[in-house]
Order: sequence, then C-alpha cells, then structure tokens
Amino acid sequence: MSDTEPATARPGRRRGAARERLLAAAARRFYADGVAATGIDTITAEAGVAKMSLYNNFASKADLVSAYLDARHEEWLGLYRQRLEAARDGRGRVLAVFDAYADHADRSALSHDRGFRGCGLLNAAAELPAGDRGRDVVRRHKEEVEDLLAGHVEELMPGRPEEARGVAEHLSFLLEGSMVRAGLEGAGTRLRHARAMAAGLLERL
Amino acid sequence: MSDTEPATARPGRRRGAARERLLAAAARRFYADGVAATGIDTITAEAGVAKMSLYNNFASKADLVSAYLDARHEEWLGLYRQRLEAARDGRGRVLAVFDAYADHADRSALSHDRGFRGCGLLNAAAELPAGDRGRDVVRRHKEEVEDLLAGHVEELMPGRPEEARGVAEHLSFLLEGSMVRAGLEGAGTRLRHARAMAAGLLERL
DNA sequence: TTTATTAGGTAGACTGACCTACCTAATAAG
DNA sequence: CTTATTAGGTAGGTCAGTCTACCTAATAAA
Repeated sequence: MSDTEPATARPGRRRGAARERLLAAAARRFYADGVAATGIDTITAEAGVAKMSLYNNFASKADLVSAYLDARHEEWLGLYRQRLEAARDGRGRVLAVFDAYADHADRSALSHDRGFRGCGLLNAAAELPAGDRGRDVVRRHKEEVEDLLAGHVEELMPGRPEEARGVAEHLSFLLEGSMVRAGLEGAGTRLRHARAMAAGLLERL
Repeated sequence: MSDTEPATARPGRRRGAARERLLAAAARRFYADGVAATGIDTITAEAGVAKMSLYNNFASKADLVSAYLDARHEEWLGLYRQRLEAARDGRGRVLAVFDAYADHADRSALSHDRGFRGCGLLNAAAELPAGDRGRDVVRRHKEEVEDLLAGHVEELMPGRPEEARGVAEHLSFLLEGSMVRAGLEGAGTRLRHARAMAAGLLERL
C-alpha cells in the first residue's frame, strides 16, 4: 500500500524514523477512517513500528492527534506557498488559495487509499466536542486562510479595506462550502466550480 | 436536564415512548459530542430508558445513527417549510433557505447543551468512512437543498435555467461555507453574513 | 365490565472484542 | 556504552450487543 521502507530492514531502524512513520500512518488512517475510529494498534501496525515507539514520541493519542492537525495545517501552507510563487498579480494570488485547496484534495485522493473525503482538519474538528483545543486549531487555520485571502483582495481594491474583508469572507465561504460538498461527493468538481466563481467575483470588483 | 416525563412514572411507560426518548437523547449527545464518542450506555442513561429498549427499537447503533440523520433532515425541512410560508416572492423563498439554516443553528444552540457546533448532518458525515450509507444520506440532503435553491432562483431569472443552477450552486457554497465557519466559532454571525451576501447576489441578477 | 392476552417496557448481569497506556527484555544503531 | 527501537504482553476500562426474568399498559374477548 504505502510502505516507504523495505520490509527486510525491520528491526533497529534509522533514529527518528518512527515518528515520521507514525505521523504518516496516522494521517492516512485518521483521514480515511476518522480519529476516534482509529486505534493506536492500527496506527503502529500500519507504520510498521512498535507500540512503545508511539509513546516514546507522543505523550498520548490526543498528542498524536494534535500533531496530525498541525501537520495538516503546515502541509496546506506548503502547497499554498508553492502556488503563490507562480502567481503574478493579486488575482493570481487569490486563486492560488483555491488551487492549494484543490492540490490538497488531489493529494488526499492519492495518498489516502479510501478516496477523497473533504478537508481533514474540518473532519477532525467535527469529531471533537465543543470547547476542545483541537477545534481552536482548526478555527485558527480557517481564519488564517481568510486573512491570506483578505491580503490579496486588498491589493485588488486598495483603499477599501472593509470591502476587501467582505469579499475575502465571501471567498472563504465559497472555498469551505465547495470543499464540504466535494468531500461528500468524493470528487473535485465542486472545487473547480468555486474557483471559477471566485475568478468571476474578482472581475466584478 | 431534559426530562420530559416525571421520574415517578418510571416503570411501564406509554407505548412508543422509549423510541422517542432514545431519538431525542441520541440527537443531543451525537450533536454535542459526536457519534463515535457517544456510547450506547450514555444514550440509554440520558434517555432514562433500559438498554434493551434501544435494541427493541433499533437493530444496532448504526441503525440509530441512520434514524438520527433522517430526523435531522426532516427537522430542517420543517423549519424551511415554515419560513417558506412567510415568503412572498422568489427572493424571499431563496432567503427562506438561509433563514431555515439559521433557525436550525438557533435550535442547536438551545437544545444541545454544549453549544452550537455546526450542521449535525455534516458533522456526522465527517465521522463516517468513505462509502458509508450515511454519507449518501447527507450528500442527498445537501443536493436537495441546492435543488430547492435552484427552483427559487429560476423564478427570478426565467428562461435561463443553466445560469440559475450556477447561482444556486454559488448560494449553496455560501450556505455550507458559512455554516462550517459558524460551527467552528460557536456563533451564528457568519450565517447572517452569508444571508446578506445572498441578498446582494440576488439583486445583481 | 371483567379477564386474558400481548406488545413493549424495566433492571442488570454478561460476553467477547477492542481501547489506551504502560512495561519488559532483547536487539541494533550511533 | 548509551540510547532508540523492537516484539509482545499486561492492566484496567469501555465498547456494542445479548440475555434473562419480571412488570405494566393497552387491547380484545368473554
């Protein structure tokens, strides 16, 4: 499936490899099956790692979940920065956010064997009770995305920061709404539609 | 907390009462804590009902979850129909959909003691693995909402059904996106913003 | 109106599986 | 030689689901 390391090199691997393998396995299983539905035995087995390696690297399952959320956030930021480099103007930078979402979806569909299931951060947040720290992480991530949008939109309409924030919020809703629908449908079509809507919106500024 | 029945009338209650009480308790706990995090014992305890009553009324926990999803869908439809009665034109009928979402949020904030946490159907779907029957239920619900929007939008732009579908999709994204963000923030502000955006969109048809 | 039937309810014990978290002793890497 | 990692196991709890044995309210028959 996703065995990065040959099975022959089982015992006594490279130092620090266990943590990476655990995070990768956790990402796959948390995304595909959900956080609560994934036990630590499943994760360690898929990582090809001893159970104690999990507790040597993470204080608890909750800590692993927290690391998973952080990693997803960073992963998206990486995709976004890549897209940003290719963008030449404000319009391109706004659409870079949409493209990064699509990239994230493509990556999910590829690496998580059971198919595309929407935003991993949003899905994880849905499992957490109100008030959980993890929900704040996700809320801040989405706020950061909206802030990035707001910055790019302001380029396109200088001197109207208030209006720009409104447009950014609108774009953020298109982004999250299309991602939710795309996740339910297991396809990226909705994301492409949202990108087109965003492009249309920018034209009418 | 929400004891509809006096504690004195414990044994041998009204027929069919157990099912109602179970569904009500499941709705509270599933919404507030998540589906996977809520055990059978928690539900029966909160319902004030024997464990066997659950299995007399539902084949399994999955069956109870399925009934929960159906009930949420019906609940939203009820709120929507109420709003629809008060609407006088196409614009009002589009906004009735947005108002029904806000009503649903208000109801959640009130009846589910741990506060507003977004769309119950979306949250439940986020916990289910890809391919689960429950995900289809939620997908169809969202599609139905978009279809309702499309019908109302077509009233406002007759003879342009294709364009109307595009507008309906846009409105659907605003709806779902704002709901997701609102759920993360535990407040309905975003929903009100989305309603205003929708109203602005309709003016520019 | 009284009585028998029955559907649906109750309490609580119980099973087998799985959960997180931690431990131990051996092994390999640095 | 020290430290991370290994395989595998243990402890104590929770999970869904089943079972028994009894009870009550509504209904139908007499």
